[in-house]
Amino acid sequence: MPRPKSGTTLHARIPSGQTVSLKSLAEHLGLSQAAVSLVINRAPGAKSIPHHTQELIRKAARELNYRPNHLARSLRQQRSYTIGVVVPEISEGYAALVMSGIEDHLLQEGYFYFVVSHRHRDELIEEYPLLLQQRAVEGLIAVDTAVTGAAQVPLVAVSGHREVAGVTNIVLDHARAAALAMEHLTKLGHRRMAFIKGQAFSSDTAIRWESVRTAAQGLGVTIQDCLVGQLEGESSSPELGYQVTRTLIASGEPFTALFAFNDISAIGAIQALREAGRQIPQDVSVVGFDDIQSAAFQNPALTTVRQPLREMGTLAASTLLRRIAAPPEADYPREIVVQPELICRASTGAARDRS
Amino acid sequence: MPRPKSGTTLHARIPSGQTVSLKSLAEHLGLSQAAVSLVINRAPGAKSIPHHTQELIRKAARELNYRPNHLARSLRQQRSYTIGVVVPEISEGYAALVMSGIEDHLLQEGYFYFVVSHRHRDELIEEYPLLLQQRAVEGLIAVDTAVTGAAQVPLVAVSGHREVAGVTNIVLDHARAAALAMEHLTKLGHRRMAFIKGQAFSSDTAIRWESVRTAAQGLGVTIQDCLVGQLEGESSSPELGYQVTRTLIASGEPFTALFAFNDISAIGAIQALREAGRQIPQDVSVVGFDDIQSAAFQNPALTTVRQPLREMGTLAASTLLRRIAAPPEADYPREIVVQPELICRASTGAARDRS
DNA sequence: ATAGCATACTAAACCGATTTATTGGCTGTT
DNA sequence: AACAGCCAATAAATCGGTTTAGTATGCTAT
Repeated sequence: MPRPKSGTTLHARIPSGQTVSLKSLAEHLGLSQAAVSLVINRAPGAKSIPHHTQELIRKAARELNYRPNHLARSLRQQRSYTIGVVVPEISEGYAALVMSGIEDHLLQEGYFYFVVSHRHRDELIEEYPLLLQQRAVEGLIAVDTAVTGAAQVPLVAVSGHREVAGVTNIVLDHARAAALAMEHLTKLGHRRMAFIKGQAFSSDTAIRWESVRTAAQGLGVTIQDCLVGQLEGESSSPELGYQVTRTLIASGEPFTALFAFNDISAIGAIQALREAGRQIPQDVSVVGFDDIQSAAFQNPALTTVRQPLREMGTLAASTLLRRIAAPPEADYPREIVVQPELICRASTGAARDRS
Repeated sequence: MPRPKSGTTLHARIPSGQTVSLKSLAEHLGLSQAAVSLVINRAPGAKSIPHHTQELIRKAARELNYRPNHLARSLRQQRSYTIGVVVPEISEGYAALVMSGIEDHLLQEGYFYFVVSHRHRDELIEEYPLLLQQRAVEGLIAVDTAVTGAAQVPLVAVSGHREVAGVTNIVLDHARAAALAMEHLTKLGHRRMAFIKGQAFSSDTAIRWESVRTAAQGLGVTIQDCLVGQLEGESSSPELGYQVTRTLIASGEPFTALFAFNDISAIGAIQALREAGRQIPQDVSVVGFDDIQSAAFQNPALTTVRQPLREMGTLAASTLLRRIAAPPEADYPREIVVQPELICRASTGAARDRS
């Protein structure tokens, strides 16, 4: 790391612990704050200031290591270059991947962001967007969260699924996602399938299940009620899928394939199936959802419907910034649909003759 | 969600899109900003204001839905109630777990935080702390990042391992962690062990490897150079561990146990071993590190050295807030050590007779 | 009558920038 | 000489709060 060049007369005077303000910098230069500000921001008003003086100002700013106070600037400009991100939890998998996409785009564009996680508590889902707006965020991104009230700022929801005024929804093409998985399984000869639905609080749960039912109907597959389980509980551990699958097995109803709500629950399901003496994929084929990083490294590697989570994050960020730049009354997209992809790995195989 | 009670005369006047400022609220009440501010903040100076007036002020604030601008308040008070968190990447596993611990404590205490990820790029590691300080953070937490310059604000490093003035390090007891794993393996009869070291940029790499060597020496185990691999590459996918393990196998040197740098690489290693026809744990025992959520749901379930990552996050946050509250010249802890725990699962077993 | 004191507030400075309107000096033109 | 026009900057308002010092009023005690 380069240390500041010493030997200048300026350097000796710097009380290193002090922060230099515009005022002190201007005083040091014998100029007004206005002049210094104009030059440093390369504002149009700096046109009238001669090159020579500009250089002097910039040199001093560099040497005194002047850094404008962002709070003051934000207050005056009514521009904070900050956005708020609301997630259910900072977990492995889903939210982390979306966030990393969001971050990628935002920091590139000079924005910073606050993260808050509500852990599915309604009062927090209501309160955090308000707190964030108090902190002058210019926009909000809600991940897998059903936002309640309209915000004063642009809002982009990733997998929000609510038609709310002022909200842009970024959603997966769930019909296609369900079709991809179901066609894959039926082509392999599966007819008796079990399903794991998502938790009631997850905003994808309803639409995805609807899509699965539609796809099943289209393929002439009938869904048995006793082969439909639902994840329950706040945590995002495979444990939930494990428990649900045990009850599915306990129902006694035979099945040769299982379509889980997500990879995490699929991993738990495989564990349960294995404990019950079923081999994957010889006895039961398992399909996950999301394609989280460890899906590929399960044993057997998990066949799954890939959701482009990172891309959904960057898409959310870029859409939000575009909306922020646009005039408030401008039109904006209500929905942006992204496409899933079936990733065939080793957890699915041809259905065996019914035993 | 309760809508604001209508029917009040006030309500009708509210232009719902407008934000109410202290000024407009004061005008509305026919009082000075000072009075309103004092009452709303329950400041000591409000003592002289009669109860009756206080109620009036609070009522109006509620009805007009007044929310103080946090920027303005921060600027004046020189208190932002904001901290900055620097992580290598928002990945699954490590950083996400630490962050969730940090968030837990911070939000409870009324602090918000910015997250930035530097992806191991040196210029970003240098620049982000400065940018965060420009944004008036009151403190910094660096996760698995070797901070370069001292900051103007308190700084807590999780797994930082650098003695830097002004920095509190939160570190695992690596000596004990290594001993736990090595004793476990030697008790199972393993002598010929392979190792996967961390990437050069990870701040845990050096100390952990040193600890392993010390532990090995203490147990009379000799480490073969050709059985020591090192993760390479930025990504945090199991792929890295997979590649390293293939070269370890290719060396031809026999081994009955493998101690990986983390769970992610252990998962990749298992994949590689399996492809080479080695069964886990019959042929090779594998020990991971961290105990990420999916470790328990590997097949076989992964034996691993648990790092209390979430707790390290909350500990970092609480330590930081304590340092922020203390006078700047106060003493502060240089290092806080947390204890690992060996989680025995199914990926380790007794060593077979040497083939 | 008036000093002393509590009550109920308010005026104004302040935080650290940005930004608009203005100024004083100088040159060149009619 | 008067005026315009440019140059090189500056004064002052502003963002939206917090906070200190102060003031006007009424009441009590001497």
